[in-house]
Amino acid sequence: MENSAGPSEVAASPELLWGPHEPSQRGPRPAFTLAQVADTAVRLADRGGIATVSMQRVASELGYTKMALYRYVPGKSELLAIMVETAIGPPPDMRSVRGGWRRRARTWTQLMWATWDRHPWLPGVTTGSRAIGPNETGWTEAGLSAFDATPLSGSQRMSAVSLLSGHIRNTYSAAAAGTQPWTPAGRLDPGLAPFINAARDSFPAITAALGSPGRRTDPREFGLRCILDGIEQLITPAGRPADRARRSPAPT
Amino acid sequence: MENSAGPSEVAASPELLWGPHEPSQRGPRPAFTLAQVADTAVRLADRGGIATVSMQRVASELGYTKMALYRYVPGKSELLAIMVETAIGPPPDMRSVRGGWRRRARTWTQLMWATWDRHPWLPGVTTGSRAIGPNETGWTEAGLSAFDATPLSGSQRMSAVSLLSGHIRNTYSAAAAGTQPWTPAGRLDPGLAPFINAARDSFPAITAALGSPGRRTDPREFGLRCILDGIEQLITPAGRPADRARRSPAPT
DNA sequence: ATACACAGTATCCGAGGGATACAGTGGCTT
DNA sequence: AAGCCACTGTATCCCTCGGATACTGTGTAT
Repeated sequence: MENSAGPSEVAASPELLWGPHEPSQRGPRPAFTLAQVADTAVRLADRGGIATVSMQRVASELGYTKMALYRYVPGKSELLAIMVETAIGPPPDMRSVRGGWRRRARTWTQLMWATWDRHPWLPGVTTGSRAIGPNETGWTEAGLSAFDATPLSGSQRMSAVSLLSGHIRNTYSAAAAGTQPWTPAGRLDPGLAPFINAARDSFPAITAALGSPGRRTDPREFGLRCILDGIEQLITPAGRPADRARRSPAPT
Repeated sequence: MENSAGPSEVAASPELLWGPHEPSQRGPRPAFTLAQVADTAVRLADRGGIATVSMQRVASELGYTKMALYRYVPGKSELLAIMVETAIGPPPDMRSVRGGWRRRARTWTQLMWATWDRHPWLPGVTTGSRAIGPNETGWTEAGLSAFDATPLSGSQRMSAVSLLSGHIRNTYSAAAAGTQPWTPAGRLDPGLAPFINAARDSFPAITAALGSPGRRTDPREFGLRCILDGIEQLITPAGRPADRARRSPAPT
């Protein structure tokens, strides 16, 4: 009803995202701008899902014909790439975030959640090989900088940022649905419930987990907490302060 | 070049996945089976990417017309749903995996990685609201069962499984590309490199991380390790054995 | 023998992305 | 001032896609 990626992948060339677009001199003035195209497309996607974004629709929303768009954008892939850049927006300034690496990483994650929640079509479109723009790169930069004062190696920092941003992708509202047979609220998916219940004997662990009492755990927070705890193990090998030297047989 | 989800979402009805398909009695014999349709479609997707899977293509691969497929499958959404079920395959029997929760969870994750690696189109297709079949549910069941002997609550177990399977989705080869401006091998994306280098001053942390020496960290293993370590904090509050009581001010 | 449920097919439709050829526009050169 | 021509938006065409509908053939139950 609301998801899906366009039929062609977002394998756009990066020029459009990164290059300085000098306005051409000769010839008639363009009727609109690349930014307007992007904004329009993003608005459409936010409202009706990514599937409602077609060249036709975007163009007529702007009041022009489909083919006029191709003067601004080489193709659909590039349009999607620019939509992503636009939706993501400029990265936050992490220098204004006080506190240690943990607080900074957490803040960064929450800022990113807030952005992505506004554009539920993002995860479906940011899979697979594609061109990444300066905004998105800026977010990565900001994420990496959270680990600045940390003993982690460059490679580890990159992995940590990938891990966190992956968690964000996986737990924004719409994408989370459809990945597990239960809803984010921890109940069986309504459509699946009759079938799973009918085969209840084959799924004892699911049945038990759903029926178990206890406080609801927010999957987002649970995941973030686990990840941060895990990273902390690498920074201060055990517990809070370094009260243990180094686990001798590192668990696999 | 190889990614994308079909234009329509996978919002199929679960009947086809779960129901027992009794063969019809009257009438001519079907020329092939639902399983053959699924296999053919999966083969196509494995080879040329999900974009090459069309009713036309699948049908002609089987040697029949496009419309014949609609006798087996209500529509494209359902075809995709069945493809997922088929590609995922039956879940592993976790009873044969010895060891504690950690070893079991790790084994489950690795088995899932092996499966998903064979079908790089899976992540792009399993986003958003959709019907989940018995195989996929079985994998979830298997994952949950890894935490059987654990003090985790049902809600926590579900979150843990979501976290792990999310990590798998995010780190299978093809999906990982396109999510960060670097490759899984830890080098700048070739297409992006000139642009990022040109703006090197704006990305000090990225530049530093990429240029830093030190052993390569496998992002998959890094993430898995962090997640398992994080979960371990919940099971045995600090370090390996319970040599600490409970962190008093739990870090946020 | 006949009815009828079910198989595969032929044909048609609208929407999508995109190529190509064209006409209007307006600054730059002469 | 005249004209070139780069660049604008448009009109038209093509192919592929998912799907609806109406049809013909098939084989089992009555």
